[in-house]
Amino acid sequence: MAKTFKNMDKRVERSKAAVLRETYRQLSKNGISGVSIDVVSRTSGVSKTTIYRHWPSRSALLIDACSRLASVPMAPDTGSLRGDLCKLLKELASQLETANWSAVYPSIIDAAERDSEIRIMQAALHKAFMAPFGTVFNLAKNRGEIRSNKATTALLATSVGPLFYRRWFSREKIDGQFVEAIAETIVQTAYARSTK
Amino acid sequence: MAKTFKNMDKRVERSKAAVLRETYRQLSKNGISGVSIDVVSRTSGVSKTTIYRHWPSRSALLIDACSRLASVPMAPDTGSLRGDLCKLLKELASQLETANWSAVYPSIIDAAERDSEIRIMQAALHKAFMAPFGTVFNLAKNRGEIRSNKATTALLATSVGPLFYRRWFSREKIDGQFVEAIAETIVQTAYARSTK
Amino acid sequence: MAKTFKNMDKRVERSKAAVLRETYRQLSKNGISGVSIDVVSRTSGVSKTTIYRHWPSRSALLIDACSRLASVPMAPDTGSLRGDLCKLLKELASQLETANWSAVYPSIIDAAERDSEIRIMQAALHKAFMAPFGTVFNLAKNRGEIRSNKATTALLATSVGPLFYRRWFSREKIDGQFVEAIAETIVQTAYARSTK
Amino acid sequence: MAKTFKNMDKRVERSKAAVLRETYRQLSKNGISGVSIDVVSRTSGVSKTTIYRHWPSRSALLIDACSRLASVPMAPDTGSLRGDLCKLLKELASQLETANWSAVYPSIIDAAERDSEIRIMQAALHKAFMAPFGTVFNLAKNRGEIRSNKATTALLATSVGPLFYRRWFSREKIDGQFVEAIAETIVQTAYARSTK
DNA sequence: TCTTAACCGAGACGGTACGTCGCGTCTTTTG
DNA sequence: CAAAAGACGCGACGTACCGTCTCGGTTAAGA
Repeated sequence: MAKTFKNMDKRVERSKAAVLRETYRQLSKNGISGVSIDVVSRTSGVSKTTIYRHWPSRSALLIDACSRLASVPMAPDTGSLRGDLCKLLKELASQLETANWSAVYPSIIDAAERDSEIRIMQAALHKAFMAPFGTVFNLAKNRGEIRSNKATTALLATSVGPLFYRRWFSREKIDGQFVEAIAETIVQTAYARSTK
Repeated sequence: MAKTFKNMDKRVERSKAAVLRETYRQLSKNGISGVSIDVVSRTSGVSKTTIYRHWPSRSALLIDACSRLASVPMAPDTGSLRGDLCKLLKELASQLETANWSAVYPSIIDAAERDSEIRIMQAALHKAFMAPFGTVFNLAKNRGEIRSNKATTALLATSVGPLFYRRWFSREKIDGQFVEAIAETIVQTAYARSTK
Repeated sequence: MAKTFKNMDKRVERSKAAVLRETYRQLSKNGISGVSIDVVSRTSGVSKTTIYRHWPSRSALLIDACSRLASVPMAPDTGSLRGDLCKLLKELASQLETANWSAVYPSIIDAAERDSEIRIMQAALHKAFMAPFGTVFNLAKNRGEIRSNKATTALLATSVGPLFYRRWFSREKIDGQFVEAIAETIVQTAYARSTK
Repeated sequence: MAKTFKNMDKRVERSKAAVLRETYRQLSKNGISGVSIDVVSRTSGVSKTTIYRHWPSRSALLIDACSRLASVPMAPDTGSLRGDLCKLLKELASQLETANWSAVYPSIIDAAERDSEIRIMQAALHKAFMAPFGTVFNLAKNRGEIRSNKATTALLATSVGPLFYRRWFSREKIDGQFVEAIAETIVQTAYARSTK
């Protein structure tokens, strides 16, 4: 197998970094469709040729840049499901309001609708974002706050769905009271005897 | 004064219809960013000049075409909140799975993020989509199934949020059981004494 | 055969006048290629349909408007060929410097190069412009200042050619001295025994 | 620094040549206003983008193409002013009749009337065209055939003005006799004592 | 140390799309 | 029935971005 191994040229790294930085900047500001390879090239000082040398297509670069959007919060451990959920959901609400990925996410969702590679990336991104909720639900299950036959995926959908809905669909404010009501609902549901 | 009444050239209607039809077609297939005026012109047989005569900008045409996406279901009246919700949510779930607006909606959300006119259109579209839920909640309130101090907007977010989440964010199947669980949760929450 | 005859509607005259006025205005300012039917229509308040009813083509309108450019000076009669020529040429020089047709004339010449109708119009225009020179040369011939075998067309070419040359080709100033030198040359040539 | 020397892509020359060739062709046939970038692009096989990469504007391309119109004759040296002039003027007369620039020149004059860059180009073109006359007049001055106080610019105007006049203004034939008469006139004038 | 291969920037190139303008034809309604 | 209003198809304008390409120059590795 001869050479290979660790021949990552410093120049390569520098170019890639510059391109990703600039792509990320444009992405945050204008969404996926607002990223232009020509502009990235001009602004980053890395030539288009080089960009296409490192990423096979615009999509590939975008995927790479999007992956850096995730800033996953730590899973809290307040001792109760209600406490944990409140904390997590408030953190999420705050990010939905301020984080730059919040304005970009719909463009990813949209692209994912038609591009399978982006779909995979979005799935990964989503999984990372939702991981803390998984942790919190598992803790709660161990504490017996969630009936063992309840699916946590349903609880997750019921927890974050309403927040996403308000951020992107109804464009309503997400206040503390709303978050607490959601948390309360989840706690009730989690412990309730199954309807059926 | 002047103008008035019935001087609508037949050609205008024909052109507008042809353009909207073709725009809608492209929109359904490729999303907002996949609509090209040149292609619409070529395919519809209506010249670009004429298109821009009827719509001041690409956005305006898109908005017009998007507005035709809505196929709002009738509000059911089964006699109970649970029944109504189940019906509505199942209808929604089915549309999310099959209707062509389902693949396009994220692109509208995305465009709305940066274009205020599209934002307005999206708000109108959203309002129309959600109207049946409003009706159902009002009926339930009259029946006393919802405590009078409960905000129906919160109930709405909790109802449809989880479905939207599964369709566009987690990309999970939305089965009957899930929908029923949601409905059950809403019914419980609606009648529950406020947490505070 | 009924009505017809002399039913020149007042409106027709008003429309034609308004169109010609506006066309002339644009013509003077921007030359032939700077006249736009759409703009004439908008500015004159006469609809395009009406314009095309009265003139079969853009060219026709242009020709009509160009014909109004001519402001032919009276033929002087100072009693001598030199005096008459000086007067005429100075008048011409002054018009070349200031009259608005001076900036437009090349566009007519150019159009004439490719459009036979415009060529005819230009010929007429030219003939009108040059008429006073014909008169002056005839007077001189009667006075015996021009040998009878001399062609006045050659004298004309030698008289005005140099002025045109300076106005449009070399773009030099045309001063009194130059004009007088030309006049002197013509006088000499007119009376000289033929070279042959 | 950097860049330097000889990194001329072969494609550049090929594109430029093809574009200029086609532009020149259209120019000769239809005059300045008859040149369309889209058509040049289609016919030459060079994309519009590339054309605008090499010339900042339609005007610039036109100027470039026009500059290739000049086919300046050598200055003759027959030993006498009359001989030289006859030769030059006959050559000019022949070109006015047949050369393709003859049909295009008015459109340049016209454009120059309103576009300063084209004005500069026209001045250069004119200077090149007239250069042989300058040479001939200088020779004659050295031979004493032109009085030293005579301005050669006036002689030039009187020489070529009448020919231009006949070609573009009166559209008369320019025959040998006419040319000889002009030459004779110039010779006389050049040697004559100043009028003043 | 010196090649030599990989890397790089600059930018040419052909496409496709944008939104605007002018032309000359056509249709409809008003005075 | 002329006029006004303006829809319509056509084709040109100049710009932006895409992804591919050619061209020389630079840099880092290994022989």
